[in-house]
Amino acid sequence: MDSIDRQILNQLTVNARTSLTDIARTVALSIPAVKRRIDRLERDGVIRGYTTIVEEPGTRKLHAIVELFCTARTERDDVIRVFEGRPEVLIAFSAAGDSDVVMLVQTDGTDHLESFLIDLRRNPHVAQTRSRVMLNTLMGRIPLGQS
Amino acid sequence: MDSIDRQILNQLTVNARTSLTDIARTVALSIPAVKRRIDRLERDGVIRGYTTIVEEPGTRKLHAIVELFCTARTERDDVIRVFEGRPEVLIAFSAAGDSDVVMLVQTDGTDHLESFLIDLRRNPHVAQTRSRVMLNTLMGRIPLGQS
DNA sequence: AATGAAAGATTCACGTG
DNA sequence: CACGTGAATCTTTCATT
Repeated sequence: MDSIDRQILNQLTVNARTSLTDIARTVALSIPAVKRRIDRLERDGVIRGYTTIVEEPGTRKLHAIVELFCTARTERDDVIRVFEGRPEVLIAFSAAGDSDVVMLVQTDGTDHLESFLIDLRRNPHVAQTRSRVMLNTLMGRIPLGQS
Repeated sequence: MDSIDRQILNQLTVNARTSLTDIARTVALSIPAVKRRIDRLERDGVIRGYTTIVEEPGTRKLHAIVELFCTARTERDDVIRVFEGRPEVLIAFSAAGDSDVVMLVQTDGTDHLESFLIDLRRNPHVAQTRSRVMLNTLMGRIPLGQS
C-alpha cells in the first residue's frame, strides 16, 4: 500500500468505471502495472467491490441524522436492540458528546420518519431523541435506495 | 424504468465494472441498446455514480460527522467540488439547520481526520467546520469497512 | 515493470420495424 | 423512438523481455 495504490483507489472511488488507461495516465505507470496492482488490491480484500449508486425515481428517500439519549442503566447490547431489525437505520454509532448514539436513517417521508421516532421513544432505554432532516444527497459512495 | 432497466441497475449495483457485453447478454439486448439505456439512466439521475468499496486492512477506521458552514455566495456545485475526489467522505447531504452540509467521513485516525479538516477549511467556500467523532459502530448495513 | 500483439469492449453512423 | 448491425477505435489481457 504505497502512494500509487492510494491514487488508484482514489480514482476508483470517484468513478469505479474509470479505465485502466486513464488510471495509468494519472499515476504515470504502464497499463499492466496498474492492472497487477488492482488485482492485488482485490485479492488482499482492500478493494471489496465496485458498486453503483442508484436513486430510484419513484421512491423519494428522506434521510435524517437521529441521535439517542439513553437512560442511565443502559448497556451496549440494550442500545443495539433498540434499532435491531429496523431497516431504516443505515448505520449507527456510539458517540461522545451530549447524545449517546448517532445514526443515519433512511425513510420514505416525514410520516414514516415520525412513526419511526415514536417507535424508538417507546423503548425504555431511550430517554430522548433528536433529529435533523437532510435536504439533498450531494454525494454518496454508499449504495442507497435499494429497499 | 421498465424491468430491463431494473436488471441493468441490479447488475451494475453488484459490480459497477460489469462490461456492456455481459449486461447485454443477461438482458438479451444488443450492446448499443444497453449503452443507450445506461446513458439515459445517468442523464435522468437514476444512476448517480459508480464507486469502489475500499477496506484498508489493519487500519482502525475513525468515523466522524463533519458539518460545513458555507460562505454566502456558495452554489450547489461549489459545495460538491469541496469534497470531490475525497475518499474520506462516505456520504454528504445538504441540510436545513445551522450548518449547510452534513457528511459522514471515514478516516484512518485523528491525524488523518485533522489534516482532512484543515484541507476542507482551505476552500474559500468553507467558512467553518464542526466535527463529532464517533466511538464505535453499533450497527451498519452499508459496506464501510471494519470499525 | 514495460512492450506489443491478440482478444475483447466500446463507440458511432446508419438502416429497420 | 427504441433496436440492431457492422466498422473503427479504444481497452484489456497475456506472453515475453
